[in-house]
Amino acid sequence: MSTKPATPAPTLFAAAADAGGAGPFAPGSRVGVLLPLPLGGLYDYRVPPSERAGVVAGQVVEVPLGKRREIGVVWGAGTGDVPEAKVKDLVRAFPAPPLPDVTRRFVDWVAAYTLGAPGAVLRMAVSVPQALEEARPLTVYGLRDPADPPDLERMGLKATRARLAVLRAAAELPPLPAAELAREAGVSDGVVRSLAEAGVLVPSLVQSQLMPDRPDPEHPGPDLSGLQADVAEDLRRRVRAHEFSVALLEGVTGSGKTEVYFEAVAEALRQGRQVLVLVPEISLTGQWLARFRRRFGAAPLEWHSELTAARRRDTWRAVAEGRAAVVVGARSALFLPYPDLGLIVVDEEHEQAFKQEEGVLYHARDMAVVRGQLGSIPVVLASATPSLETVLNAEAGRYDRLHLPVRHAGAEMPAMDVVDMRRFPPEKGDWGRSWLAPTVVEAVTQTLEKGEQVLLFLNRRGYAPLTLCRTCGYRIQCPNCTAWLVEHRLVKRLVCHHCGHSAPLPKECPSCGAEDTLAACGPGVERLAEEVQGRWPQARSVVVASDTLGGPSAVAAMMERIAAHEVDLLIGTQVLAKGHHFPELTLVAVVDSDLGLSGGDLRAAERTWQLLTQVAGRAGRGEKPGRVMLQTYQPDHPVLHALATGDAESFLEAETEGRRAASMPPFGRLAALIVSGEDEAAVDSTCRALAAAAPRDPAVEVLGPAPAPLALLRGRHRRRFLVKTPRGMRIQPVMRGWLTKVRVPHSVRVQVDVDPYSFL
DNA sequence: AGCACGCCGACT
DNA sequence: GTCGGCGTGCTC
Repeated sequence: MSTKPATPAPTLFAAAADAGGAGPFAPGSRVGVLLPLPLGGLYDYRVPPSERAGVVAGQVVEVPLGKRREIGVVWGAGTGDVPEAKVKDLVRAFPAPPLPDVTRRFVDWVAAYTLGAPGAVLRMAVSVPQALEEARPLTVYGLRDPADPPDLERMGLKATRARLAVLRAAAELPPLPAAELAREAGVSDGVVRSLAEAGVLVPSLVQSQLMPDRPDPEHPGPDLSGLQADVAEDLRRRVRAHEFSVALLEGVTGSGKTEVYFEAVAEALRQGRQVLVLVPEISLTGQWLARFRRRFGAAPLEWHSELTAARRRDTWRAVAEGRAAVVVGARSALFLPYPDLGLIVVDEEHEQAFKQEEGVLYHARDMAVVRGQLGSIPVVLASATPSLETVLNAEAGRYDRLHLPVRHAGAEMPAMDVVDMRRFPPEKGDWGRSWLAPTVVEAVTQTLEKGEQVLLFLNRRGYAPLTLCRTCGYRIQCPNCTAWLVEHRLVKRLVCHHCGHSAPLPKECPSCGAEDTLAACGPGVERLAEEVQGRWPQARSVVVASDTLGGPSAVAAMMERIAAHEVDLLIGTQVLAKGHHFPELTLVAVVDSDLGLSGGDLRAAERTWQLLTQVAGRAGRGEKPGRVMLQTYQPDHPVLHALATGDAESFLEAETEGRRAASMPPFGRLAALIVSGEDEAAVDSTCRALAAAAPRDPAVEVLGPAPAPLALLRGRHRRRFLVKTPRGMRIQPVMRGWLTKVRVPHSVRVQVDVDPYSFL
């Protein structure tokens, strides 16, 4: 998309503003409340006499809805077109800060752009109802007089070491909850409680709130090179300007992008404003957090789906009350109610993980730019391999391009070899089929002999992606999806990577019943591990894939083991591709460079290029030079050519031309219509109705209906239309107009995906 | 998103 | 004769 926020369709916000400003709305008056439900409009409620001071726009309120009570947000004055008899009193206003104006405008904007229900977007902003209540008071323990520590013996207590440690801690620290005081003193909290019971420690009640350590912009950070310092100064100026701007911060792996944008963060902190750093996957931020702590002497607040309920509540509240200075988070962190956001950084802006593919379909990078414009703040997009969309926005002058060309600390870019698998086919060994070309085997052996680390990269989990019967040719398929089941030999099961369906590995063919005729086809990381153990039994090897590790902490622990060289040979999927720094890793072999190039995906080539560039960047980041070997059956493919020659420019130019010629984004606009349901006949008849009502405008191209690439997903049959409009045309009214013409039965869901990324 | 209303099959 | 399945529609 062009992320210049064109004015979206009229929004609820505009309607509410027309209806009479932001309040306060006195008792007796009607307000329009947006509920975090897919309802489609504002509901009117009366302000009850109990809200003596009235309510203001943005106020979070509790309202009756049918038999239930719901939370909602006052969006503005009531619309007035509901009969008085229907209008109920709202129950109460929550004692939480009202949602900032800019957050409400943002919710409306995103809803209008994505064609999602405003309520569904609002739900992302008020996702933590518990945060709305007054925080319950917390009992903390301290000394009566810190300057005069009590004498335990005189109070009839034995002066044990543990008790003295608690007294010492209590004398030095402000009053703390029992568990925390115990932790500080290095004792169990029973000691603290017994001292409290004896009256040595006195309890007091305080308002519990997360008081995050404030990151310190003046904390001594790493020295920046001349060029890095120049770019950092440019970013600082943007922060000081208090204006909307977008900077593309571009630099190869190891060029110090993070340290440079940290200076922009520091500047926002000096101004006392809040900062949001969006990252594609929070589980990969271990090393990032360590670097942040090194630069600022404190940790940022994290926001992602795996937070505990208590942590979520405290974080939401800390953001809403302006106590959170820096938030690092996944997509949904964009919708937190920052009262004074001064900078947004989108790290690894090219990552596809920023596109939300469920519920409200939005691209967090694009919406970050919109949020920046609505809030008049600078946005920094950082990447070594920026997306084509972003590069073109920069070339068109909408974004400013800042380059960090040099790898710092003298490390060199790795040498790239393309290995033509047609000319150098793998040789069979005792352990079965081989997936590595002889030249690669040799390079791995040499690297291991030098005592350096090797990464075999294969972006495919499990043992084998396909199991087929040698007798009848049957391919074992998922019952719920149009996809093969993937063998996972470690757990002895067949697993669907789309819906999670899993079944024990059968002994006989499910189709013809023949025994012992099932054959595993193709390699996954587990199968590659077999070959590694056969060829290099002495090497310490490990498989690193999202399903072989546990949660984020297990990922971090593994990354540390690797960095400490407790492992010689890594076999990994893309969890290993990103952001980690392994100084001893000097050889990266990409087992199947062609994976990801097939399939008619608009961005397949670009994505493969980005991923392989990213993986290649793992090699030789320390003192020692690195080497990258790319196994491929298509050595002449533009992606491989670009990687081998290092000529990214001409590859991206060719990609750009391809898109321009086909009027594909960003030269045209795309929206997908996904029609899905369990009843295939109902899905198909809805598609026929949609096809009959398709827009007739000659400028609008409508493709479909076609079976979606995963024609069956989680038991739902799926069809897809693709709509293409010229660049200057707004695609939302086209889609909206189309949908209103067709009645969709209850069993069928029609979803609009504006700017689709995944073509699955 | 809930929750009720309502209209057809198998159970006490 | 009731219990209960989930299709349809409403909630200020």
